[in-house]
Amino acid sequence: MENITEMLKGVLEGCVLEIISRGETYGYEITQRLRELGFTEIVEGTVYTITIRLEKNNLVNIEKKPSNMGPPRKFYTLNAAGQEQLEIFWRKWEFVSSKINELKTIKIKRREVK
Amino acid sequence: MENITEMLKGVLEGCVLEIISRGETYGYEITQRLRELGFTEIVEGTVYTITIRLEKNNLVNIEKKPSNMGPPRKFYTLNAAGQEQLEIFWRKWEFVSSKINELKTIKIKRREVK
DNA sequence: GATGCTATTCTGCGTTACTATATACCGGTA
DNA sequence: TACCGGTATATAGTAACGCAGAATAGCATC
Repeated sequence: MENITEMLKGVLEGCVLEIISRGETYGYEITQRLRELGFTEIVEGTVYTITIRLEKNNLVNIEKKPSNMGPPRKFYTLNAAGQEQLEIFWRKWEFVSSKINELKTIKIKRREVK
Repeated sequence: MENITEMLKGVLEGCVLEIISRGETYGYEITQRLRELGFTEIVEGTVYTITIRLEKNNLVNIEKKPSNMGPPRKFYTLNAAGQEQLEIFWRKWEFVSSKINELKTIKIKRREVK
């Protein structure tokens, strides 16, 4: 899918929160999950800027663990604030996406009338 | 709805394209349509930056008409490029929103299993 | 020791929506 | 006349976000 960058603004962070909420995970793995989801163009750098932001905003707990696959991993889990932020995200998504779909539906209706 | 600014990035322009596609309209009226849709916080300035961008990218035709309600209005209609851009927007929206909803659905499934 | 995968970090960039303000036309009204 | 509110456009500056690109590092395998 061509250049969906702008449309991901404001939702990618929510996706990362959601993925972390499933159980502790780290940046590289989150990137892979997002690619599996279909956002195949996502690169590590993008995810790391998000996780660093989550750290800054105190939405996650962090634990560093060694790995036998490479350098140590930084595992993230959601704290209470992160959980709340995730719920807010889904509420916003419900609101915005329903409005956009309404606009789209009305469009179809109008076209049927034509 | 509290602070949906970031989530509107990349979709607001598409909404404006869609509204224009219904028939010629002008900035102030577009703002009102968006407010009616539910995006009540949208102000004129936001819409004007979008319409000016549409002009710059040659996606619209422009016609200035006098009004007896105030200063002259700049009426916009979509040209072929604008129509195409609108279709691209809806394709992107379908893609992104379906992926996000998939993530959400899986979430619910997992919770049911618990 | 070279290559490749895993894994994190950082800097700078471009795009976008928003804020705030200015300008202007018109009608009503005090 | 002067003022105000609604209609209407414009624009400079700001903040936030996702992304590109590069550097660094650990481990396995050849």
